[in-house]
Amino acid sequence: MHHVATPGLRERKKQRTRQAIADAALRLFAERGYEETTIADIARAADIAPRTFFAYFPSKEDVVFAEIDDRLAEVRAGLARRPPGETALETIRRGMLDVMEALVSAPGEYGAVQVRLVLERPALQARALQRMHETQQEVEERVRDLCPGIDEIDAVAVSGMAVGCLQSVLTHCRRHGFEAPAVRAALDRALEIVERGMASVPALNERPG
Amino acid sequence: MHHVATPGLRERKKQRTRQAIADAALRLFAERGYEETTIADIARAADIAPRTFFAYFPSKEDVVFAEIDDRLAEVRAGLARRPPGETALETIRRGMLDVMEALVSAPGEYGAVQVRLVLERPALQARALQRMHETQQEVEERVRDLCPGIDEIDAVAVSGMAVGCLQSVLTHCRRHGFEAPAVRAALDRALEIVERGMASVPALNERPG
DNA sequence: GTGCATTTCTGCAATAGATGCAACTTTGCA
DNA sequence: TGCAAAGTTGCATCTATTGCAGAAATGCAC
Repeated sequence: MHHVATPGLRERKKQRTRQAIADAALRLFAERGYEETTIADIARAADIAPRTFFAYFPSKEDVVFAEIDDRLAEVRAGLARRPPGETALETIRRGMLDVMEALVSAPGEYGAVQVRLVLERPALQARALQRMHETQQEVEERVRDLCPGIDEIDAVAVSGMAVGCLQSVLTHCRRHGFEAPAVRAALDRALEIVERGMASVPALNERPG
Repeated sequence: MHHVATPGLRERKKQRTRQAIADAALRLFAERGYEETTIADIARAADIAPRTFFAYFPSKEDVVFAEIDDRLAEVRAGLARRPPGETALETIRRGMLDVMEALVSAPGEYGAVQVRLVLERPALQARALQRMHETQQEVEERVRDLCPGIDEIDAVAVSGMAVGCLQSVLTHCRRHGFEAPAVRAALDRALEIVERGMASVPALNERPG
């Protein structure tokens, strides 16, 4: 029960391979396009057997989200640590902003490629939406944790509202090529509207005892 | 330019075939499961050639949404007709309720099957989310139409909020086996929260001149 | 009714993603 | 050093999906 301190050589090698696959894949996607790149191509570029690809990613589509998934995992961990005395509403706002930061800042070498692919391929867009939906589920759980006894539907509505708003604003910004600062400004404005709605749910605004 | 009055024999036959394929597919999905049913099976049951399947549906996944897509098309048409003097906010509320009705009332012979499949297969869930996203885009356009000059981000945020809320509440209700009346009650409650947020956007609440 | 133009349907072949399986290698640890 | 667990690989297979070209059906004009 001590995996954090020493990830272990095996684990580190695995991470490196995962990274190598993702890098090779994204590079090829950028060069020749998504459908034009086969699993075999990626495997060759990453120096693994084609069969091994599926030991690291469940599907070709998932490799596009490798980096994003890592970042979201960090956000998730951070969301679990709530400063004492924070209201649920504040925790949600912080979560929204963290997710946004994870998605728009320091996009890594292939950030632009990922965004373009997701905007252009419906299948990839669907996978991205699915990830947002998972995020919504987690926000919903967090809201339940923070506000024991909150009305069932209120928790669902509030998290759906917040994540739905985040998702539509982000998509809009990307589709119109907003830079990071403009995205932040847009989300600030959007959050104001969302919070007006959340203000009407008393349970969200109570200071924890 | 007159397709409404007389759909034409050809067109009607096409609709019947489409229906036959969808029925056969859903029946098989219910009987043996989704992955266990191949395109060849569906074609055999619908008495068409396997190749013809793809003339009617772009993919196996889409056949699950055949009925839902038809209903959403109707809603879309209805949404275009706005009673004079209605505010944008009212139009949106009406749209939300219409979409919900389309999705929960009179689900047809295989409604339960469709819901179960979507809840259980991640790939199908992704496609469902994609449809919701399309709906959001349309709501966004409608908002722009109804409120010329509305702030760009406001329009995006409001539509994303509303559709995101609808989507999460619907999913929650289905996952917990709510009956239609309970779903309506839940969405009413959720809409109240959303509307509190929308109330803070002046452009939405102006009566059209 | 006949003939033509258009649309639809079908069969064939090929591609590529995904999965199960079993053998083979590498790694972690005693 | 040697064993057990974990990771890789090759192979076979299945199935969705697409392009293509010919066959068949349909709508319309004459």
